[in-house]
Amino acid sequence: MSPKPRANDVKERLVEAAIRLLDEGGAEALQARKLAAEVGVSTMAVYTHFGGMAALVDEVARTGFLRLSAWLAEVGETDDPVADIFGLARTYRQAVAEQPQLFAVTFGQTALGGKRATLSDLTTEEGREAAQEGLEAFGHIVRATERAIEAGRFRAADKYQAAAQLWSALHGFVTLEASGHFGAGEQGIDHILIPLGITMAVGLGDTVERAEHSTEAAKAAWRARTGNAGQGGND
Amino acid sequence: MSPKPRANDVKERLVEAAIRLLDEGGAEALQARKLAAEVGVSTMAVYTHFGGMAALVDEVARTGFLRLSAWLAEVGETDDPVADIFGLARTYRQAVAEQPQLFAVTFGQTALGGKRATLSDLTTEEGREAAQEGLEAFGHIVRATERAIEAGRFRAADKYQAAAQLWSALHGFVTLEASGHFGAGEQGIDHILIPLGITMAVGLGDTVERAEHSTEAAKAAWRARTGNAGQGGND
DNA sequence: CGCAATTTATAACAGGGTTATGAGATACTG
DNA sequence: CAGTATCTCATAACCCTGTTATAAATTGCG
Repeated sequence: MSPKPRANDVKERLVEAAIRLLDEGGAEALQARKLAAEVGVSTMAVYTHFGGMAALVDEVARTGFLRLSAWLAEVGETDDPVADIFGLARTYRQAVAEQPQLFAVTFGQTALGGKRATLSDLTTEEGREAAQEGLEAFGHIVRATERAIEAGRFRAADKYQAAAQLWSALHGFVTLEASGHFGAGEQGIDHILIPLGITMAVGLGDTVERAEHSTEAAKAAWRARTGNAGQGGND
Repeated sequence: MSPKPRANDVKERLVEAAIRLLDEGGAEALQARKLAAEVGVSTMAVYTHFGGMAALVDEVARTGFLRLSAWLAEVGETDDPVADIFGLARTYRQAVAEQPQLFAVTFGQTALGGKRATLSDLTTEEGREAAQEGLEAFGHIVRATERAIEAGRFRAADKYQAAAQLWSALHGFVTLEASGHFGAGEQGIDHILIPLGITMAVGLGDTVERAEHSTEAAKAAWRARTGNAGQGGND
């Protein structure tokens, strides 16, 4: 009933190789033949394990979401929920900055046209334990937002709506920055992302002073987590 | 020296047909052979006029930006700059909602990986008359932001930085909504976009009362410009 | 050990972008 | 007005990439 011949992990290696090809050569390097050669199998492996390139790319996109969620999970919680939100933002941005090709697929699949897990249930009614892949990342933002409301930093409001606002602002910044707007390097963080974070926090009920303080706390925590400068070191 | 044989507008018709195919059949319908058949020419036309499909797709992406700019230009200015910003937001969102496939290309080309006109000069220093395609749309937001600052609605600050924040929030919302998060139809506007607009305005210095008032003004102006309901009617 | 099920390599197929090639059409030149 | 350069375009082929038969190889189980 369950012969399961090879104990080889060809399926996983295909996804890993796909992400590698993606990072190195961009979307056009993600080809069945190159992929097979990279793993050392024939192109048939793509079809026995996934059914086609489309499904494999879907799996790559899903992997991107999972990695993002995993990174966000590492941020952890402090007694300053607003600083935690800023920490999530920096992490979200860092993930995309480090693997732009991967997240181009991850967001490109779901963005504009593709239909994925709708978040409508979450934003319109209560939680719904619909923790589908992509929503896990959103869940981290929701929980931090909830704590900010409980701490009196944000005006009492629907946590899902507030979190969706924060997610929109963050996702928009990250997307536009990755497009090359906002300039290269880290300047977008200081010039746009941090002011945007303060704007959002204040708009949601925080005071300017406390929001700015949380900004500094987040920056310090970031430096502690990563090496020293504001640079890399996530993986 | 300049024979210019055919006065035909094959080049323009190719772009128009490409957008039509895109809207009707999605990205995978955008093929050289289908395109040629649609226009009534051979595939060679793609190469004599563009050099290849890639350049044609670039032109399609550029056309999307131009249309977006044209729509934003129609919003006009009132004595309530914050309401004007909300009007720009509704228009930006409406454009993407009506032609998701087109703007998937427009943003997809520039988003995450592609390198286009960098906006860094605008946000880091002064204006720079670098009004490249994609930046025209941003220019509308900058001008409205400038008026909001002059009117005392927004705290005095760098208008480019403030506008970039607004653009991030707006672009993020539109992108995520188009992905299917935030639910279908118009509910995302009331549940997320309008609260997000108030959050941003308040965070930038406006009062809650005035921001909410501008929200209503923008909604009324929107109903006046479009038919009656919150639905279609842009093109 | 046989038998069923699965994986895999080989090779061919199909459909897309792209590229010679030459004919047709236009505007400048003499 | 004839000639010519130049551009446009249709045909047909080419190449690359995803995909699909087909059969061999491998594994688990009775």
